[in-house]
Amino acid sequence: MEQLSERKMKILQAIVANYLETGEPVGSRTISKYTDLNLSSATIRNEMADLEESGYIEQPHTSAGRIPTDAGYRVYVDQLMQERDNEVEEMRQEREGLLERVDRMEVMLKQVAKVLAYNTNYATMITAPQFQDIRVKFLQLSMVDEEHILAVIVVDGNIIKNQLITVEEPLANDEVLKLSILMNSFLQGASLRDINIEMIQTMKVQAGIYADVLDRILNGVVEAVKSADERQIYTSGATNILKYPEIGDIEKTSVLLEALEDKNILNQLADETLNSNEKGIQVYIGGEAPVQNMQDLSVVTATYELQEGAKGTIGIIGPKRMDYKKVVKTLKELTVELDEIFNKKEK
Amino acid sequence: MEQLSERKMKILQAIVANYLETGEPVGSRTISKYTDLNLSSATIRNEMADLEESGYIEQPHTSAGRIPTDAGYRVYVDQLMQERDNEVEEMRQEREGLLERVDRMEVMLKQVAKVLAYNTNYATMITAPQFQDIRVKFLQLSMVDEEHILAVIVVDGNIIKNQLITVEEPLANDEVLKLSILMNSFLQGASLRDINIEMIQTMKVQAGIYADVLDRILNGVVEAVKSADERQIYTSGATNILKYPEIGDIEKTSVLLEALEDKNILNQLADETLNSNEKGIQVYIGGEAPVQNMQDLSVVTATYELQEGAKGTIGIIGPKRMDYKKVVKTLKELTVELDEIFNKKEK
DNA sequence: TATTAGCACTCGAAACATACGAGTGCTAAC
DNA sequence: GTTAGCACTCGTATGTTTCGAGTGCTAATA
Repeated sequence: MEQLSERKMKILQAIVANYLETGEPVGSRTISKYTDLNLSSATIRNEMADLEESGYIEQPHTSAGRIPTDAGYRVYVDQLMQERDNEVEEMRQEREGLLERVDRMEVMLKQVAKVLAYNTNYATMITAPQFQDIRVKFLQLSMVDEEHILAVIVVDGNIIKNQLITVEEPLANDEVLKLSILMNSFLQGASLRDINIEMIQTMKVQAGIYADVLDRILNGVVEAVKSADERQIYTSGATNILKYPEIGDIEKTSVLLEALEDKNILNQLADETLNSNEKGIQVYIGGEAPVQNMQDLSVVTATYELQEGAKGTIGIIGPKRMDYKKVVKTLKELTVELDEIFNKKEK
Repeated sequence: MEQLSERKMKILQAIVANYLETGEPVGSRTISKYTDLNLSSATIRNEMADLEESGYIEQPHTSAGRIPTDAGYRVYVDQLMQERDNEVEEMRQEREGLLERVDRMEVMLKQVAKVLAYNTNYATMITAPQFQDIRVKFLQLSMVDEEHILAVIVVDGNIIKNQLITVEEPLANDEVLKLSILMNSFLQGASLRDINIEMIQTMKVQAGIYADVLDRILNGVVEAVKSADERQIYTSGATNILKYPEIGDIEKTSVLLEALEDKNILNQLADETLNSNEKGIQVYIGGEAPVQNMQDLSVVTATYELQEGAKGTIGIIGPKRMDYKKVVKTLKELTVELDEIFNKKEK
């Protein structure tokens, strides 16, 4: 796709912008009036024919106006992003140490997804911030009753996991304390990778007759780390896509809604976003999306990052005819805000 | 609505059954062949006219077959339930102490919702088992680092909550232990109602200079109990309702899907189910549903109960033309199974 | 008296026909 | 290079016709 003349560019932008607004194919006359180019519709028609040949726009059928192709949207979005990059974003909202309790964060993220969906009228997803390589911070054991040991495991990001372990006979308090000290000395600061067979052996030997209990607690630790590693995804506003009639038949809609309900697909999307080299906002138009079933939609994703390196994703999913400008702006502001919220507590 | 003759009853049953299958209005000729009554279509027509007058069936338009009204479905379902009640249910599956960790239970309930939705092709919801009056079982404090006290609170149902409290200066280990013992002596076995201002005063006096810390821990306790009291609702298969074209226009569908996304509405539904005197399965047909926005759907709910008295709800939401027979059967089996799974651990 | 056969009638759905108009591409003039 | 003008296209909206499933009613039948 060759370089476009400035005039063609302007026309293309106008077509996309107009189509975003109305959802109807846009005709030459409309553009003639819409832009400040002062060109007649006939001239526009000629240019449009060129743009069509270059693959940026297309006609749904002869004698209809033009609509943008994926490539057309792409040009529009790229330009948009360039402009946006120059702007400086501000942060406003103030919140308090929401990371303190994991379920608090959960509530907040759900809320963010909901508000975002409501404000944009698109479907939204958000993932909880996640560490690359999660380490154990702290571990504590205590007898709850005669039969149960409670293991509390704190990992990176102050995520706290509990594990209840059933034992045949009660352990004395100081035994539990000893075990706790032993395990902490080995495990503090360790990631899953660090906990190898050798370390386990050594611990077991030192634990003596409690090797068995230790083993089961270790399982708890592994599970705690794993579950901290499990990506939490929250979605909202899936039904918003029903508002865009161009999605077409029920059949297609159904597939899309199912895709939104399917965490696996969203997971892929988050992976893709996090792994891509691009930082910040990414826009996937139609077939560009890295996942199946979203060919008829566009996805705009953003990455936010905690100071300690934990990353999360926000995504907005809507029709190709999406108000990219607004969405990109909103996401930029939001990521900044999230960074702020999460990092506040850590300072 | 007067008592129906046996023949009318049979015809009504046949109409409903047939309509459930096909989703099309059913005509007199169909019934004439469908039943073993050996009646001509003309006779059926007469009976149908009566049934229509009595309000059990209706015509979508002149010269169409009949479809059941809510009342018609009701007769069908009531009869169905009578039959079902006589049957004995069996339990099959075996699982292990899944209540041990709350998030395990979460995973399981989500899974149940998903499987149920997949198998029935309707939308499903399930709430986690909940205690009526939650009591504190156990409370534990420990210094995580110089600035943070970790409070672990275990409440009824082995639900474990953590609370991280920031303190200006570190407390010595034995101070923490003392505080822990003090609070446990007051709080063990206490429900929110028991923790009154007097008790708090007494505790504070005994806590001396740590009254402030104690106060903040108490907040954590309250939150823990409250969050254990918060009903968790999981849904799945909302998109299934798109499969039933009789729901009609996008507009209506949209409202329904939004209702399913709206936890408040589902909460009401769960409340209604749990509070009703009826035990076991309940069927709400169309307007009978205790919540708004579900006039065009039917809801079948079931209550399951843990030995300790915690109760949860399962709901299946689908078109009025639902395969009630299958749904009721499935739910019965499932509640028995859930009772089994949850209670196993407690024995 | 209850049942049934027969028939005229209704009305929605599907198939077909027509009209309208937005928008195009092309040509010729500016 | 730009524009005015015009014939042409084709999807949508609207109107018309046909078809048939199903009804209600009446009169004949068991």
